Amino acid sequence: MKQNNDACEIFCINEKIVKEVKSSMLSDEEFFKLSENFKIISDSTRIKILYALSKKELCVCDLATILKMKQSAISHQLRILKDTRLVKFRKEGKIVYYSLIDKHVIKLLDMGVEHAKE
Amino acid sequence: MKQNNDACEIFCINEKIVKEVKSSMLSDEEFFKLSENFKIISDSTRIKILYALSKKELCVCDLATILKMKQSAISHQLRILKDTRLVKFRKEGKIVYYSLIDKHVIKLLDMGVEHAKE
DNA sequence: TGAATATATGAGCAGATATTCATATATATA
DNA sequence: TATATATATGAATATCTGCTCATATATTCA
Repeated sequence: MKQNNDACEIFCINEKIVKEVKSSMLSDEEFFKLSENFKIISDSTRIKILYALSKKELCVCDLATILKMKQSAISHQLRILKDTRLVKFRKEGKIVYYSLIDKHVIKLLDMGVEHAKE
Repeated sequence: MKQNNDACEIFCINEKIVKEVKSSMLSDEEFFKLSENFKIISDSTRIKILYALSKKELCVCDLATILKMKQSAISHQLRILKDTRLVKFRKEGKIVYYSLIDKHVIKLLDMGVEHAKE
């Protein structure tokens, strides 16, 4: 089958349907952003952190204890969650307490849990 | 900070809260499955395929045309979507038509889109 | 000021993943 | 049967990602 580097040049295409579906697609940028958002909750460590924080504000070492993981691993993931504005923090002395900003994400997680049950 | 390989041994832990949150966590296996599910929709190619198929049943080369990607790339991703039971297919001669099994996943995608708009 | 604690972060590594290329398989048709 | 088409798939590669280790930073307290 001949194809160039940019697109496919195959001959079985149903042009009408392709055109129709193409016009209803979102932009590449929108799809990319969407995938980036889901990427955040596609790692079980991050899901655990978000889930734990949905119950209570927690410091880094509490999270490390709950997840049975090293402090630095937790810190690295918290940075990602902070950068994507899913969590916020407040400092109390040398202890840093993290909490959820975005409860929307918990809805998504819950939907995933429901889905898994089916 | 001293830590062993299995867990953290730091001293700032709020035992009561840790115990409380710990008991409300899901199992590691559940978190893992959850992350696996979100992993499927954390790739923009797969999201595009699912989105396109939510509009209409499509063959592989139509998908390749719509996404402007090579046929083999689409086939590889379709296999993943097939293995995770998100899509099904029917053959009509040498053409293979794919369609959605799981409309639930589209709800998740839509929630993501809504979220992005906020 | 010095020591201890709590967290953050850079470098490096190991494992995962998406795409491409080449090719195999399956079907239709001349 | 031979050829062309449609799809599937294995291997190779490049990129990404999460964790660990070591260390830096910040804060508290003696």
